Amino acid sequence: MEFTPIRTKRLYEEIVEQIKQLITDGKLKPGDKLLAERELAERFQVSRASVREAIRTLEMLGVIDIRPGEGTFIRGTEADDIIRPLAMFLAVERNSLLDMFEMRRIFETATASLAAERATLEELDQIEAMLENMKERLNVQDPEKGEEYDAAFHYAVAESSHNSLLTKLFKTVSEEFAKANSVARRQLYH
Amino acid sequence: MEFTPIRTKRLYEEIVEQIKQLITDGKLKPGDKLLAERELAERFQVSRASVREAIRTLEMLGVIDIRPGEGTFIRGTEADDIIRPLAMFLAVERNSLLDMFEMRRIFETATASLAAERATLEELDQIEAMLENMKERLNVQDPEKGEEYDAAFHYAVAESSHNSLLTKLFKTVSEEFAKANSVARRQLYH
DNA sequence: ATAGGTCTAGTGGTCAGACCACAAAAGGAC
DNA sequence: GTCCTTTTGTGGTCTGACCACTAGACCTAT
Repeated sequence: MEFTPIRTKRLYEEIVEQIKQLITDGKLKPGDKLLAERELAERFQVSRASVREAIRTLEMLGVIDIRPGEGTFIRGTEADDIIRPLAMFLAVERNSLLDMFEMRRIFETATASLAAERATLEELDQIEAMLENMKERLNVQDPEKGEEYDAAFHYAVAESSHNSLLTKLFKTVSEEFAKANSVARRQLYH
Repeated sequence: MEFTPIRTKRLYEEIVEQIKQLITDGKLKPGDKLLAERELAERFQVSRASVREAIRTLEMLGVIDIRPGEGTFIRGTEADDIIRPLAMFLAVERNSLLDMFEMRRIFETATASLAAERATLEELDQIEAMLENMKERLNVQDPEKGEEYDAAFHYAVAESSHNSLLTKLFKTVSEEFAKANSVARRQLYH
């Protein structure tokens, strides 16, 4: 026999669901102001605490922007840090450096390949300039700076892929890898 | 002159930070039970509401597992849905179908390439069997079922890449793409 | 007229204390 | 021992309150 585990939905989940729906339905557009917490509580017929937990969730998802004293607003896709949840995940679960390294290489290859097809002339010029820059600095012995330039170069390539989702993921994974890597290196010295 | 905008940290952020630290430091291991909400509130010298908002955040990140009546527990990397935040993000922001499509293809290629190197004999057998299965069903006219088998096949390949992080990301993107795609198709009919 | 101050309403952030439903452990009856 | 009841601990929710901050209206002295 097959039984499905029962999981009673918590109130805040229901609220998150409804608000998400309003956004996907286009009834709430980026920049719009969400109703005040007290107002929402009344509409949903729940306590303010529940509304706040829902809002916390939406904030984590990068869906809304909370400005104390003003209100909460629907956020557009623009914000670079919208994939923060993934970043946090990676920050906590840095068990497998190798996995992350692989991921980064995959993204690197993918973005480069797309960029090769789509980069504008300006972008190409810029990338070329950065490459020159790197070569010059290469002579100087400064591994820290070197990594910085390297990252900047790869980001520029990623941007040229003209796929914002891909770019964001790449950046996130790259940054977290860099962090995890430097931590690992430091532990190695001890 | 350069001024940096001031953003006072909210209490719950501080709490999230500290708990995350405990986990990365290994002082809290998967399966461990977190202190009760009331207990945490007392230790942190904050109200239970703040603790709860922090816990909501950690839950979103898939870092903890909440079992009402029992307690909250540190979750291991195992859980497949740990990247739920990303999934939710994709669910809300399904503007660019093309971007998602590209992402999926990239993952497909990447996982396949890794799988080619690392798949065990058993896995290869299994993949082959699934391929046979697909061919047979191909004659029957059932697009819905077809997609299912297709997805299963790709997942099997992804698993064989032996990179859990990559596999999870692939699955997440795939599923969300499928959803967004079917929605788009339905809208097309109207 | 205008720059600067003051006041007021609205909003998120936080708190304290309470009750409920559920799960696990402890205790008791047989 | 086994089974049932009770107790205890836990997350889920509610209420009502206060604070800090923002924006806008209003006011005032130059």
